[in-house]
Amino acid sequence: MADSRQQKATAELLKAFSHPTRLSILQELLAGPRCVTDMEEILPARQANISQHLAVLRNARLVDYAQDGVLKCYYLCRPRLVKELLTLVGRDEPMVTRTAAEIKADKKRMAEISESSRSVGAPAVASSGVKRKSRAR
Amino acid sequence: MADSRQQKATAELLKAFSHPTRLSILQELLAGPRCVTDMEEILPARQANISQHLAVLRNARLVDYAQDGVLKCYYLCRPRLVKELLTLVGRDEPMVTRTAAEIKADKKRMAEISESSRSVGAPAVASSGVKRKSRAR
DNA sequence: TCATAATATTCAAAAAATCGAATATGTGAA
DNA sequence: TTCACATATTCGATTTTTTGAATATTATGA
Repeated sequence: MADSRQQKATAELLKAFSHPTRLSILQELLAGPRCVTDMEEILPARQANISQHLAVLRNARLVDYAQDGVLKCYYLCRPRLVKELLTLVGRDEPMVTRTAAEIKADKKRMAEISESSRSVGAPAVASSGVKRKSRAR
Repeated sequence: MADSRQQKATAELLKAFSHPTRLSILQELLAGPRCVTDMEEILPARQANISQHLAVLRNARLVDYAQDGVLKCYYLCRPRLVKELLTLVGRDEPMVTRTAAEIKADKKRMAEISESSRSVGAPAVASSGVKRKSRAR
């Protein structure tokens, strides 16, 4: 299924993360609640702009706030998500390189597996090496 | 130091993820190498567009390809990153709500901690409740 | 060499994101 | 009330992203 609705929703969530200023805000909130003034002291952005980014984060349901007098104390709605996401993209995985030969062997292996376990799991491989119009090499 | 260079790089990486079509491509590649024709069969997008999105993913160093005859077999450069990121955003965390009272208590607690452990860790909290210009309530 | 299939690139238009400036809203203090 | 501060919203300009159409490129088999 891998719903396209789901992909759209996920893309929107990730888009909320995809801006340096918003990342900084999230990082900051990871340390605890902050009001907008706190953020203005730290971020190289004007008040209006920070407010705009906070609106984006609110729409994505990544942050919410509690009113405290004149201040609005922002906090993370889903701290774990934010923490783990930032951790994940922070550490970088060594990159993999694969040769054509490796891939061919891999595909063959996959094909054999899906052949032996007909219509059981591994649907993602079903279209591979099967429906090739012309040559599949 | 929470470098702003770092934030920019991270934002760019996440931006590569932030499109439904690209998410679908990554999801597909998670199951194994695929050539562009494979993807055309699955995705609701034209060849040129898929190629364009693949270019974005290549620039982000999320995918690379190995030439196999006429075909280009795309694969994930950093499969773990992709897998974990997609898993993470897939499962959704129950959302947290905090009251102003809670936050106030929290801030006070944080302030006390940073006070007792002067200049030891917890730098993220240093600016909180300290440098408020006027009223901090 | 030529034809063809697979894929990439270029270009222009449309849509979306970003930002600063100005202005509005809301809250507590006087 | 009125004022001042904290924050949000609106608007218009600029930049970036996205897309289809057309075209280019490359590898292979004939």
